[in-house]
Amino acid sequence: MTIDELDARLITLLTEEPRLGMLECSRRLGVARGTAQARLDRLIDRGVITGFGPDVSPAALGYHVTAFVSLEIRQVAGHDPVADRLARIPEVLEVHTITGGSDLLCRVVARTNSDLQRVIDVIVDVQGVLRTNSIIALDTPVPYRVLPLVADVPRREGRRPS
Amino acid sequence: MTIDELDARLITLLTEEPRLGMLECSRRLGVARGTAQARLDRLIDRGVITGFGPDVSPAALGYHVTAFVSLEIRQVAGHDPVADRLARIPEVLEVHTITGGSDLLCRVVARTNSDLQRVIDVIVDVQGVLRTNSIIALDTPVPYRVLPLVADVPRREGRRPS
DNA sequence: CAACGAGTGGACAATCTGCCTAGTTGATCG
DNA sequence: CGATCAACTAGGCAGATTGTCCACTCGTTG
Repeated sequence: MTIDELDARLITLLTEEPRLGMLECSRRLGVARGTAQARLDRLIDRGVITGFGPDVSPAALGYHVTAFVSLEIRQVAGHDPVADRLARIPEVLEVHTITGGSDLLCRVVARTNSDLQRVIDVIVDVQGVLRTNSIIALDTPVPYRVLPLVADVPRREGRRPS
Repeated sequence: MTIDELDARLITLLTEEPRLGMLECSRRLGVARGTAQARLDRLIDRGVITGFGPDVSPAALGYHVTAFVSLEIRQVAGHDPVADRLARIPEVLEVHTITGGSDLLCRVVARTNSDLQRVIDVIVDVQGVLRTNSIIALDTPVPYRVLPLVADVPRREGRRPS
């Protein structure tokens, strides 16, 4: 699906000032309240907006180290039990199955470098994990963001809604 | 800094039902409105909660392909101009500087595999980029999440606030 | 003991929400 | 061409929520 320019502006607005009510949104967008309302509802039930979770900073909680750990695992048919076990480790924030030499890529956080060692040990202990390879993220010059993409879609689509 | 169990419950609650008002939150948490209010404010200005952005799904916008691209770059002293240029590419969602054989790791999205080729071409064109290596994320058994971490902190800290 | 931070419970006006109605407008289609 | 339909505007209304006060209670600490 695609979004039009008004949708993009709405998403941008809500990203920048998330606690705004719909009335204020409609005022800023220069449309009627019902319209803003309807647009937001549409974005939500089309799955473009999946939630409004509070964004929590692991660093602020003391988890200052971020690493990407790639795993080689013992291959099994069907649904992957390794991912399930990884999901039980709080420090594992994200798991992807990937192409290339490894099978899984995890984003993990830890309090310190030596705490990272502990977390990796926990991962290695997971049944089915054969080998791991860790890469530490030293800095994050571009933190996760989607806004440029959102702003780009209406342009690319020639501002036809649908 | 650390958070106590009430903070964790508040974050969990807001993650699960993000559009709740503070009054409803306080009811569900079993505390006075002012308390819930104060806790949230505190979490925000201590930087634990960085925002309430609407979570946008790139897939729902037609970007069905996610890849991790690692870059080798021409090293320059001081502030990195490559990252700045990468930040101008909408499909680049995230950039980290990393340890190991490569210098930067980017998360990128594209509409299709051949669109990914286009995006990679754009990245290779960036001044200072010497080589790239792409890994496609086939599936994401554990999507990004922080809740387990949040729930873990008060346990680990022995529920002392601060 | 006094001071202090954190929580409770309640009150107030101002505002916003959910819901509804009625009237435009622009595009599509028989 | 005229009918229909979806999307938008503009407004009204009751009920809920917000921001901001206040007075009071605890538990901790110097």
